[in-house]
Amino acid sequence: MGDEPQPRLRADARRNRDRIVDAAKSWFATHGPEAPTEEIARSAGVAPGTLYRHFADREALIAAVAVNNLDHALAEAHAAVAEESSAWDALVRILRQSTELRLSFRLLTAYPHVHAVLKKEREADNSRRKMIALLDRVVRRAQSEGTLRTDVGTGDVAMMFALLAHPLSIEWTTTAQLASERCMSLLLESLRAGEAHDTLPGHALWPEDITTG
Amino acid sequence: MGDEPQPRLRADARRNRDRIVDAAKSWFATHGPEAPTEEIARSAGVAPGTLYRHFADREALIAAVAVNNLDHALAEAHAAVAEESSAWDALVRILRQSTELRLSFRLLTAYPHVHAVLKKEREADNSRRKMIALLDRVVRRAQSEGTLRTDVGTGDVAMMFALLAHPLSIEWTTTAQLASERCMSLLLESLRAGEAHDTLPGHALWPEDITTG
Amino acid sequence: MGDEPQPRLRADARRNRDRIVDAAKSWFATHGPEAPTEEIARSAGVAPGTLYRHFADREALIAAVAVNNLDHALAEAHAAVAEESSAWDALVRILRQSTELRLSFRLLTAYPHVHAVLKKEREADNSRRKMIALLDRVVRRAQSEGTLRTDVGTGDVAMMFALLAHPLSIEWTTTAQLASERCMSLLLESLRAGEAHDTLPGHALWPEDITTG
Amino acid sequence: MGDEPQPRLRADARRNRDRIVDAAKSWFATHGPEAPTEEIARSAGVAPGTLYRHFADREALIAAVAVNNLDHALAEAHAAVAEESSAWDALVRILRQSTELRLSFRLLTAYPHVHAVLKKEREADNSRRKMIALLDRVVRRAQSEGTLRTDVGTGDVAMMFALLAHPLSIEWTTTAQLASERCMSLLLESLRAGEAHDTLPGHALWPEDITTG
DNA sequence: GATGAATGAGTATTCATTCAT
DNA sequence: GATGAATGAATACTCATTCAT
Repeated sequence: MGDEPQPRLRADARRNRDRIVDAAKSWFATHGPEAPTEEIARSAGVAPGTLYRHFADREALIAAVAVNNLDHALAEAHAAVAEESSAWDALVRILRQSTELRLSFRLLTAYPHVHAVLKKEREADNSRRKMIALLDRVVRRAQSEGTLRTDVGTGDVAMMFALLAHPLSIEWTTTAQLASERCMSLLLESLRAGEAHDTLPGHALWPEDITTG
Repeated sequence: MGDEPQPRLRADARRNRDRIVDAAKSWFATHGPEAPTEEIARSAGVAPGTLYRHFADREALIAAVAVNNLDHALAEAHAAVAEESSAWDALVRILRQSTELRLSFRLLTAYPHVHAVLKKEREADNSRRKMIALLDRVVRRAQSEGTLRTDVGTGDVAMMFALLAHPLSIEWTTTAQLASERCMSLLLESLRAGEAHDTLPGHALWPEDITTG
Repeated sequence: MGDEPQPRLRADARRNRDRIVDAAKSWFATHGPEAPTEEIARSAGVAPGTLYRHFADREALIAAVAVNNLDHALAEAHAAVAEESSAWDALVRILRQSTELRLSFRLLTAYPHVHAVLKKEREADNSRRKMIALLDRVVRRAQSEGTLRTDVGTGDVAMMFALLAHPLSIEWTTTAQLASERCMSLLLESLRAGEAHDTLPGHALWPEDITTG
Repeated sequence: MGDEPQPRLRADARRNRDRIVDAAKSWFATHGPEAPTEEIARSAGVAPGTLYRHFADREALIAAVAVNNLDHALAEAHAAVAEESSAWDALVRILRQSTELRLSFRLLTAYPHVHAVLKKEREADNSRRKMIALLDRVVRRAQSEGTLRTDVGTGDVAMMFALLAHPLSIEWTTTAQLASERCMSLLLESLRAGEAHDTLPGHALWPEDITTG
């Protein structure tokens, strides 16, 4: 969905390109946007030159990963809209599930420069606009439904979403997982029209839950 | 307040150390934890050698900055508790005002390693424990007051706090500022015991508010 | 005229080979002998692999260009001899007009290695010998005519020629053009038979003095 | 003479800088301006980082070498003027002896870009202007003396000089040496005032004709 | 203690050349 | 034969850290 470069690539080249993007995605996710290109190439099983045949420089690679993420997220979001019975449920699912989108946000955040890059590449900019447009539709529909408070806008929702796009400071344990879900629930609750508190998942977290030693 | 290295330093050395920590703090805040040591030294008005006389390596410097931040945050938090009339207000003030504390979180997040470092240095670990203990007291008191929902714990509060410790992805404009404040308000609201929505600051943000082009 | 590789080439292969040599010639002329092979291939409208099917490596390509130049220069020189009424006029025309020959010299100068390469390929060496022989005839004839000073030899003439084979350091403006022509005139004048010549150091240089093998 | 960077350097740093320039000079002379910086550093007996501490990039190094050459040439030229009894003899000596100056010309020729670089650095530009001014004085004085033909200008002399700034295409044997000297003699002879000169094309070239700014 | 020059390992990127399609 | 993707060695440049002055 908007992921291919203009001229068709030979099948093997296409496969390499995809493997590079995948490798980059996971290195960026775990080591940040400065992850060594050589490692990325090695993970993709190609020589460094091959990486550079496909992407002019690090920035181009980052943009490609961001676009790829955005496209996947967009697909997920479309599915959510199609399959969920209410706009609110779609919104919840979009926010809860889009791991890919979160990485996009992280990259954009870390490389403010990339923002500009994305806008220049028509394809990338398209994906971005589509994502925003879709979110906007869902938000407005949820407000019509009366499930989303009406004093927030799509921008507010996107912003809150961006908050969750960061890795949490504690290691990736079951507790961290739980913490993350509880945060998400609290955030969603604050967006909900009406009063009553939902039940939060798991149990309240106290100091002893977040301190290892 | 727990900031000094064991042996007393000559006055000028002490001053250098402080200037380095200050310089590092602002470079880390603006350029992230990979900011070049040479630039930090230059900003502090010292030669690189001097920086390394005081701090064995980048990690030591990060730890020092984190401790320093924590100490300042602790002081602010104490003031909040002393001066605000309710635990809730104290909590709000702590969460809203502690820029220093947010930076600490960011550093810890980016350098998970530092976590361990901090725990090893008795002094640093002390500050950390004190901060957690204070927050814990405020949280429990706010729950007794009936102002904080009782299905969340200190760990949840800290976690939400951590979310706000990241820079937002859009540039530092008035809108970004507003977005940030609205997020904070929503977060606080989700922690609040009881129903009614507060009025959010400013106006709802829509796509056109967060898109430049 | 001595330009074809031993076995006959298919017509399209032949055309490719020629286009590559032409492209290389102009890249070498404008960007020097280190011009990227990929660019040369692109200019020739072929893929890099095709370039390498015709020429084993950069050196082979340079040799081919040098030979090609030499052949063209030889043709020009023959025409000059045939059409000019005196040996002196022929010499002047040869020196003034042979842009191709100048490039040959430049390449040989930059890649002393190529010298050896040229001598090994019978065909290339033939062209070289023919060029020298022709020049030698013209020089001796001009001296018989009494138009060329007799204390210089073919080697001296070739050497002065080599001097003009380099691009001038100032940009390619009208002035540069003029400067270049004035130099040429001065050089020719110094070769002219006439009164009151200084004694030149050493002895006249003849072909055997500048040819190793 | 205009060779030192603004602030005084520590003695050892100064020595390193000089050794780097010397090493670069000889690598550039023998391998052209693309000679690997690492080799240059090794020849100078320093690590690559040291080279880059002194010179921001290859271009800066080239500029430094060019300036250094120019300064040496300037000194030689001053000596020639002071010690020779006629302007003509001074001119001959300047042209014959300035090996350093020839290298400068070669670098400028190969890196047209460097021209611009040189003009930006005040010090470099000064040296260049001084050299031209000195040559101009000698030329005009030689013409007053009646030893230099009056239909040539300083620009023409500089241009002819530039011709000799290139390495000759044959290896560095005794014959090559001789060839080179004979060329020089012929060139000088063509500049000599005397009878029966041909008319040169255009007009004499003076400094203002070959200087852009 | 402070200085700032030197070090050298680390990394991005280029490009001649090879090889699978 | 042609193609153009892949290779990987070569090389410039950076920056954390060490050390002579």
